[in-house]
Amino acid sequence: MNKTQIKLIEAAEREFADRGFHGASVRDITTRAGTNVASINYHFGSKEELFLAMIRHRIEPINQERFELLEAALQEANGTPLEVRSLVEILIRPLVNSFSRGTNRKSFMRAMGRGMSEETQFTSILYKDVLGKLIKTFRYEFGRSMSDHPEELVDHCFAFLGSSISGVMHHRQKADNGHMRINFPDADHLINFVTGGIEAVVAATRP
Amino acid sequence: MNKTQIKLIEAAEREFADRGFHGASVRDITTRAGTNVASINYHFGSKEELFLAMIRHRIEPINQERFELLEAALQEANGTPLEVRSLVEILIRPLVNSFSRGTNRKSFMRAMGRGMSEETQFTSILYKDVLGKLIKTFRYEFGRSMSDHPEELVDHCFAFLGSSISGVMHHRQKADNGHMRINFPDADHLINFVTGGIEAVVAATRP
DNA sequence: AAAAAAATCAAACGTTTGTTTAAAAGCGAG
DNA sequence: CTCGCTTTTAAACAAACGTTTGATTTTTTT
Repeated sequence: MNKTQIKLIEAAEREFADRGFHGASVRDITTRAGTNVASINYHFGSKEELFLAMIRHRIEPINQERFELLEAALQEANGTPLEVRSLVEILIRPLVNSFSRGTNRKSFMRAMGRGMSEETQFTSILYKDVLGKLIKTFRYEFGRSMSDHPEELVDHCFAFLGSSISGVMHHRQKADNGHMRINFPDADHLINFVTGGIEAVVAATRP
Repeated sequence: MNKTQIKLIEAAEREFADRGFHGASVRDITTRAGTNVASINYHFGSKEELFLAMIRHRIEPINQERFELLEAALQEANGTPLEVRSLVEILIRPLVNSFSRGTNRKSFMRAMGRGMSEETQFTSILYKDVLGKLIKTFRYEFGRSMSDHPEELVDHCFAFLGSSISGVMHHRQKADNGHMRINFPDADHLINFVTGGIEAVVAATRP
């Protein structure tokens, strides 16, 4: 990955974060990157592939860390299912930690959050290509952790986890609407929220 | 509001839900509505104002119900702060209940969820114009309910509630990505999740 | 029934979109 | 220095965008 490609990806993060996928034009991106208009198509093939490359570039190290942590936890558990809290923690902590590493990681988060809820076309590509294995694996472990509950309830809880994560990714950096002033939350708060929420849902179904 | 305007709003719900604000063109919308291309500008002024009109048309009855429920609950509480669960319930139940009323309410939900995370320009208009009073009021009551906790923690919890709601609004109707199969959750599950989550966050801060 | 107002229509408006082209410039290796 | 390859560049591309126009039809008012 050469210098121009890096510049394009970093500019793309900012522009996609600020304007969304459709809202950011290739000219916006190349102007910010200081490159020619044609550079996106030359180096990545299309605007869409630039977006995907950007996502992969940032998310793959995070996902690798997640898989490593899961592996280690499963090893230690020695065959018994993990706690829900452990799974939640493994999914959230590497993500939130990456906020504080690097300058515009928050832009990337927002760009990914927006892009994934905005575009239907490559959302499915992304699921298959980048997130599919992660989702499948953790959904499976969730099923083991909640094995005495109906699959539908597991799905709901897993979905709640998903929206909480994507909710964090959507948040703006600055308090810009005058009503909600939000900083990126501590990983601990988010983990407590999701875990406590799931436990409450589970507790309510068996009276 | 005449017949053409209704047709346009309903078509807009579907198109904005499927393609997002920028992704759906005025020609997509008017074709689906069976009207002329110029009808959007004639009746609403612009594509953007059509979007806002669509949001208002659906969200205002919901918000009115929320305010009425809050009023009633405050009356009954007689000056004492409400439980967090009550506030969560008042915000969530009218929204989720509206899913089952009318044919394409789910499209509206998704359209609003997408539009609000996609567009920055009228997101702020929407906050000021449609959601501002609601957010302000419930944030204030949240503060009363959690009065022995720092404001920052209240903000975080309020934000968690917000992302959970907007997470529900983002969900697709069909299981379309092969990994996550999500139906719109019961109001009860969502309420339990958010309330339990907030309680867990609060509990963790005082050991 | 005539006049006034409102709504619809096909057509065209000027921009902006993502992408392509073909020539120019940069560059490492022999 | 030159060759072969990669990269950058300015220009142009067709297509799609939101919007406007002016004539025509429909509806309402008098």
